[in-house]
Amino acid sequence: MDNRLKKILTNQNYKMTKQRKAILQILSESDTCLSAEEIYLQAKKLNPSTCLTTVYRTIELLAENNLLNKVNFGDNKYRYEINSSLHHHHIICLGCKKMIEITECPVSRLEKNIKTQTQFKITGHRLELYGYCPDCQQAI
Amino acid sequence: MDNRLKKILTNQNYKMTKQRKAILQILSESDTCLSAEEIYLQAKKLNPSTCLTTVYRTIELLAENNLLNKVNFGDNKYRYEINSSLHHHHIICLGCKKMIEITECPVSRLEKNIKTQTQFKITGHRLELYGYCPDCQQAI
DNA sequence: ATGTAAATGCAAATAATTTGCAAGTAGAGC
DNA sequence: GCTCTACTTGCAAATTATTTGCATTTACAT
Repeated sequence: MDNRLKKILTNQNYKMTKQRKAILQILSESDTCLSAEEIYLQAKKLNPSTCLTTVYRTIELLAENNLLNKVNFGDNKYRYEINSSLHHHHIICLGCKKMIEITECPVSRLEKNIKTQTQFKITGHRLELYGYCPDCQQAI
Repeated sequence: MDNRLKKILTNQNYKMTKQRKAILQILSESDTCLSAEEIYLQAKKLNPSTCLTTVYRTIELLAENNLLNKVNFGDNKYRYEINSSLHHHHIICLGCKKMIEITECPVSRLEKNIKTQTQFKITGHRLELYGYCPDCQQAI
């Protein structure tokens, strides 16, 4: 991942700074998606000079290069997750916001049908399941 | 739709005001999803006294009662659409933001598998296709 | 027609994200 | 290793969507 970004950075005359490294490490090691604020707080531990603005700018850089997804739960902010190169979806716990990857994808046949029906040029899709994880089911 | 809301309002001691009527009419007649600002501008034509605050409060009321969906395209604002009672998904044009309903849904078998694998209690899902509509394909 | 709880409009508050700018730094070339 | 320069950063201030407090208005049950 670090390498994927490094390659992209050098190709475009960008620099691998301490801040970018820290932010990237936080994102890579997280198994949930994180808000900008959360990334900021954790990255600051690795590199105290990291500021929130830089977090936002790094997020933008990663997103532009398709290395990061913006996820929205409807609570007026985004969360971000490293975009593994494999196509996948998520199941999201409405209690604790935990996300688990789903590798199975049932969409391709649908896409074919819809393409025929609508004449859209289809470029992608998003599929998320919602529910409660075993832990949060007990808490209810 | 008007009726669905009216029933809900009376059951809960809420009132059917001119503003709510106007906002509801705009939402019902729209075939895309609208931002709060767009709803506000259009509702003002039907009832000039309508203000943006009331739009937000009505949106909240509708959403709480499951009559409205909040949709997010990643551009830092929500768009809203009346929630038809039938389960469906959307294909969204990345050019003009037009949305078309899709009634076919390939998710149920996946849900069964994932439920077994993760022990989640699954409460719902969201599926959206992205692409370019015939008009926007030409414009590119 | 009246009383009252619910709804409204306005202005101000909040919260996430973005921007302008002066100062700092990575890394290519020597 | 040193220098140069374009790219980055941190800070503070701006912007944008959404929410809230409050005095006033209004729907509707009686």
